[in-house]
Amino acid sequence: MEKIENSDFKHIGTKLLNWYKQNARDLPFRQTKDPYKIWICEIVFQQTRINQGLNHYNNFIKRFPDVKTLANAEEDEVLLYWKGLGYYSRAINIHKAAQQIMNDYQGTFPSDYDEILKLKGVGKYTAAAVSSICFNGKMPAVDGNFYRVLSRIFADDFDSSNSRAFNYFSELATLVLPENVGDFNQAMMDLGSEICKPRNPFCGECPLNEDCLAFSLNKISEFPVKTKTVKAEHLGLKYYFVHRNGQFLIQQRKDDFIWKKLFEFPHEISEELMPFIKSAKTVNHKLTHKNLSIEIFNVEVDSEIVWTDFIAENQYLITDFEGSHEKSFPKPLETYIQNYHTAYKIL
DNA sequence: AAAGCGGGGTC
DNA sequence: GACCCAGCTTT
Repeated sequence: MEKIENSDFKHIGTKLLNWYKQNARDLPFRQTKDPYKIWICEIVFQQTRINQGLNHYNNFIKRFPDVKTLANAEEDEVLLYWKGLGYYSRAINIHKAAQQIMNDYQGTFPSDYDEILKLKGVGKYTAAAVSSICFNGKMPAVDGNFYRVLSRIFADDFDSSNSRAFNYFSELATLVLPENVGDFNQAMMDLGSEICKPRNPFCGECPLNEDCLAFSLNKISEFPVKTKTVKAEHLGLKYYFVHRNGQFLIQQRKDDFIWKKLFEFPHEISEELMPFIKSAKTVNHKLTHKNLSIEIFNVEVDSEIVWTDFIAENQYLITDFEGSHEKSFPKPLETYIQNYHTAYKIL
């Protein structure tokens, strides 16, 4: 950073704020400073594009409009509203944090950055975002947009996959930070989303193009630098769709590994059930870090005694497709077995 | 410091 | 197929 030591870059922040006044996206959480709603939206949209999470956010706020409602809800229902969104620790943590606010802060959302940071599932980015947007806090909310925009403006090749990148770009952000940090943080998100996109950015329309070193060097595509990438490994899973008379068996996942605490079919069956396997189908499903191939067996139990014995020996939930809609299944099951009748067609 | 965790859009 | 997204927690 020595090349920029004695320079003043505050005009960049001012320009960005002026652009934001005219070009801010019209989003449901832009019309409030309720820290609860801002907090929820920050969690929902972690690693998630606006269009992808908008319905989840709206449904979540409608069902859980305030901290108390969320804190008093059952965890299963919170997960039900989170299903399909991914990163399910967020739902579990958001629920615990609501109870933290009830117990430790008498139900009043903490206003201080350091206090907000103590909430489950809240890291430095989210604490900065909530405190700046709702309470005039002064911390930059450094996210992927900050990495990209700042690395381009300063043609800075600091590795954004380095674990020190957050601190590094936080310092870089302070060089351009205006007085209104809350609007600045949101402006950076909008600029990063609408103009300074990862690929093929609209530099001609960018309010900062005169200040952007990478643009003037015609090296936009070289920033940000990121050296480490995640490689997906293959994993095979087996599920048994065990059913009789319109009912089938499910169980809840653990809170380790993928799909934390969501519901699913049994992974295994007893020897007695093997003869009732009528068919099987393999479904491929890609996660960021895993390539799953899921083998789903159709187990149509024609014997009342075998059905009863199997249930007695295991801790499965008996449900039907109507009831299954009240459970948070991982997406593959909902995608490929949406109701009892299509299940027969597929399997 | 590095690994693990989802689902979907974009090119 | 590779990359990226309003990141955080665990190891």
